[in-house]
Amino acid sequence: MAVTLRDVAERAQVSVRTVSNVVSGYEHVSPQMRERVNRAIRDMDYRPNQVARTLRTGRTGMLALVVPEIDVPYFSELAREVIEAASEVGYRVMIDQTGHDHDRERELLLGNDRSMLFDGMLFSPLVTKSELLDMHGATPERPLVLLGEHEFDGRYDHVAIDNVQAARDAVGHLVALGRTRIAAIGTQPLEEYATPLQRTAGYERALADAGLDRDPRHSTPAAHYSREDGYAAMRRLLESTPRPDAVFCYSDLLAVGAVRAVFDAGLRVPQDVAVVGVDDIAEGRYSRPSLTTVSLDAPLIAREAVRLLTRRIEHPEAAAEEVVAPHRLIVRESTGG
Amino acid sequence: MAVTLRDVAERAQVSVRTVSNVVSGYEHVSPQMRERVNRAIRDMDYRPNQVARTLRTGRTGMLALVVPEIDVPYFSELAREVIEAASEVGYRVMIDQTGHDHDRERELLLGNDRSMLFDGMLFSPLVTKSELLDMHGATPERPLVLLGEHEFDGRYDHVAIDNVQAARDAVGHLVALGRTRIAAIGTQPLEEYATPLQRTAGYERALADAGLDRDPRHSTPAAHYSREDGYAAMRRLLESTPRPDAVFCYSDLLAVGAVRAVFDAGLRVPQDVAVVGVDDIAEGRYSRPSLTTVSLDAPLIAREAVRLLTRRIEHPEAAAEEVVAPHRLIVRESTGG
DNA sequence: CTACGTTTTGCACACGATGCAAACACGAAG
DNA sequence: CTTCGTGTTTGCATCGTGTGCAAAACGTAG
Repeated sequence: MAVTLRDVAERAQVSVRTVSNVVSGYEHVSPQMRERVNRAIRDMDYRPNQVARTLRTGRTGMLALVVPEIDVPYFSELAREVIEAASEVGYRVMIDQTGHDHDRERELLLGNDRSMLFDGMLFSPLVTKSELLDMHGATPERPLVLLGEHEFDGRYDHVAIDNVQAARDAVGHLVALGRTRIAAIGTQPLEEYATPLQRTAGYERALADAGLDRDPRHSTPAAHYSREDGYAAMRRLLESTPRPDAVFCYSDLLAVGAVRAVFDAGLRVPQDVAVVGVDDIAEGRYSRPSLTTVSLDAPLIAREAVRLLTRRIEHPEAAAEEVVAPHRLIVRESTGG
Repeated sequence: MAVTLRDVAERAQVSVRTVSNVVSGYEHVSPQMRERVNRAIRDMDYRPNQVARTLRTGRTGMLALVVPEIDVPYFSELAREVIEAASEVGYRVMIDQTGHDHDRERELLLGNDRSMLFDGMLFSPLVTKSELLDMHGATPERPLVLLGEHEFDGRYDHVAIDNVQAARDAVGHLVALGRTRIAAIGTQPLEEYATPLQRTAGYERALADAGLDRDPRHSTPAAHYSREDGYAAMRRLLESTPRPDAVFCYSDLLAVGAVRAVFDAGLRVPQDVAVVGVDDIAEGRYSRPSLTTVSLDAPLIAREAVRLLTRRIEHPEAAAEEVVAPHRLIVRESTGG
């Protein structure tokens, strides 16, 4: 059996209350008493039972991070930063995956509850239907911070990205290079997810700004933002005539797949097809060619997310806050940088 | 305040105990009573308090996964599989990072304790000093499963990799291609970690088997198994004479950096330098050239690790079990495949 | 010696659920 | 009609900590 407060008190010949006072740093404790208790604590290797403490105080010191898949580089890089940022303010992080499954997403959102083993949830949603959030989302009992979208009109704590502008920057760069047949990879075939909708809007806006026609066959769906989907999408694009001379991919992973498809078709990046992605994952810095991308500053997103969530936990009734994380275009070899 | 068992009991006009029986699926409950209680549960949206349950039962339903860095693809791919495997047997996973810091590693190992918010720990150690483990490691109070090494003589539950053989397979492949100046990237400069020592042993053994001389300048250290370190190490190797015509990298990430360095030096992979890695991360399947590697079967490692840990949690006194995960060489473009 | 402020203690209770064993109901067997 | 047994329901204690309150013990200054 583990050592308890009571055991320590017995050994140090003091009351349980005093031991508790020492452990929790109560100020009116004489130095010699503190020393005596601390010695007993060391001798017995006492460690407070986190579960009992949680039951009493209502705080677990744990945050939940929910992402589609942890092995997608953008999410694993984000997770790294979240764990570090949380650690700095005394929280640990449990991670769950939705696996692109709407039911699972709903289920996890439902499980965001102070009765669980975490104090609040960082949620990177696929489906951002407001009804779902309104039903099961943030209440004082369910601290929740949303990541990555940009359409919640101040009702939820939220670290957003200006997806429209990010897409415009990326496509604007391709335009500036003189490319005229600029395709997009990453629209969603059936469901209407916010991120791809916004990036599509930015893409179309940038084309319009440049006075370029939009060829509908150049807007290519990709279900999972994976290398596989990027590869398959690019193959389809390369079969279309006229062939695109540039591609805006909605994620770096799509771009990695697209680049590979271009070379497998006997063409070159950037000479025949320029490629730009979004996320600035480490992989894109060492790939050949290295990847031009829109960098999203994952460390900042993570820090802000943790800040918003801990604030929400401590002040359940505070007004919702929305942070828009900055982004910037990083030009590398895949567009001739 | 949240709805408790007591509230439900009051509403359903039964004892707290009966509600508990219904919730936990006790069999001797009459259908009408069950219905009555379930109705109250639905009406009040009751959800069991996981923390209180844990205090009473001693089970949190949470596992800890400790890795150096979660954004290293091998670990994020492993984490994905661990989370899935754990989920299948009713566990969730919290993740912590040691960040290559020995003190942090020791601290986390110390924190592996049933008083914490998890039931056991999956630990992927850098330092595998037996003394450390013997002091703070696995006891019935501290369920622990080690990942990735192969030198614990049956004292700990352990999912191992045959690192020596894996290295021999990789280097043997380079030998079979006719390469004669085969370098290695990934030895450890100062500390004596088990994994690199074993891979170095396999490397040297393979050279000896082939009757090739080992040039000490061709054994190149890399502190962190990162793309950066792989790049830097390869640059150093390319300056040596005679220049190596093949490189065995102790991780795919090192290999990615090494490949890039070869091309930046105006040479080609595999023509001038063949490159083989270890891990079989997704990145290597789409890189140019795609990466020959030793695949480690992360799903199997994860499943076995979770199986061992849950077994240890349920049977604290069981004999330690060691599983050796299989590996196989996958030949791709970086060695001419 | 008294008065007052500081430490320390004891006690009861709360947090929410569950293990244990006793109590209860009810039909069947004697 | 009692007894037994099976099946159902309940009361109580407990898991380990934290907290509020009141009182006791202690030390110091007046």
